[in-house]
Amino acid sequence: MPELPEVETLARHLQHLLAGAVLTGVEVLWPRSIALPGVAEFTRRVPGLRIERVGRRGKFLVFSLSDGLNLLVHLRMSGQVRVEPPGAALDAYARVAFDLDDGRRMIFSDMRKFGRMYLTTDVCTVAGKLGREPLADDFTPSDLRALLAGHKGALKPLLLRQDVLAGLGNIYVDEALFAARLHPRRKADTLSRSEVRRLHSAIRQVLAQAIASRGSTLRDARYRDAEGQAGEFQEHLCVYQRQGEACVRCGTPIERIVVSQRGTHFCPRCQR
DNA sequence: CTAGGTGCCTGATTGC
DNA sequence: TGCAATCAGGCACCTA
Repeated sequence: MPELPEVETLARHLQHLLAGAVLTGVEVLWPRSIALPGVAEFTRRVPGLRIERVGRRGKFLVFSLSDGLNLLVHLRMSGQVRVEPPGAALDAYARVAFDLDDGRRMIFSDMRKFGRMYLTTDVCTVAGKLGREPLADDFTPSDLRALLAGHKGALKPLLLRQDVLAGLGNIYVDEALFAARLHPRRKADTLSRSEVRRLHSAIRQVLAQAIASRGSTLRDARYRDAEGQAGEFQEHLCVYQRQGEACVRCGTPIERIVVSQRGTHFCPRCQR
């Protein structure tokens, strides 16, 4: 499933491929993929818009367009954005197809139909409630400490909340908690200063390494970059979907439990 | 405020 | 072998 590293990889790729391109038309094949505005208005407004820049906020892909407009795309479970050469056929899961001024097309493809796009002048109407960017230069251990304070619930569900920290999903929360040697059910407001520091650097390290490997492509999730390439970070996952395998640190079998309705993978010996 | 449940979807997996 | 039920997952939205 695309999380921060996958969206970041895709945004960089799309920025390289699309900056300066003009959207000349759009075909909506699955209307519910368009969350904002209505499909008719969306289709009417897109032609003529120029892509100035492609970036990321949390798990949202953000296209900055001419006329002060922004196209935000959330891939949810199975969404992909690909740039295809002129004349390429649409795949079975294509939901929205944008024509570009040089004949290429940008295809939003989404098997599960959970992904959504939003066309708006104000990014905040869609992304306004998102929390801190975990990789921001000014995100410090004491910021993380403040986010954890006052939360009596478990660590994992808190780290999954996009209004607290933007961009973590099930894969990277499990990996970060393993790297920090913290149990997913540990109460969030009981961490010592050194445990908070450990968690802070674990989150940032795991995300940075995943970006360096161009994200994770798992068997069931089919994340691909803009040219259909898979990522490689799945080779470096320590716990996610590795239940029964030996912990890379101590050899104890990795366990899978359910924490607030999420499959959760951890080492029962390393993570107290 | 937080916790829990449901709906959105479809391919893969499991059960019979 | 075939078919039906179950599961996975992020997030919006609802109720307690």
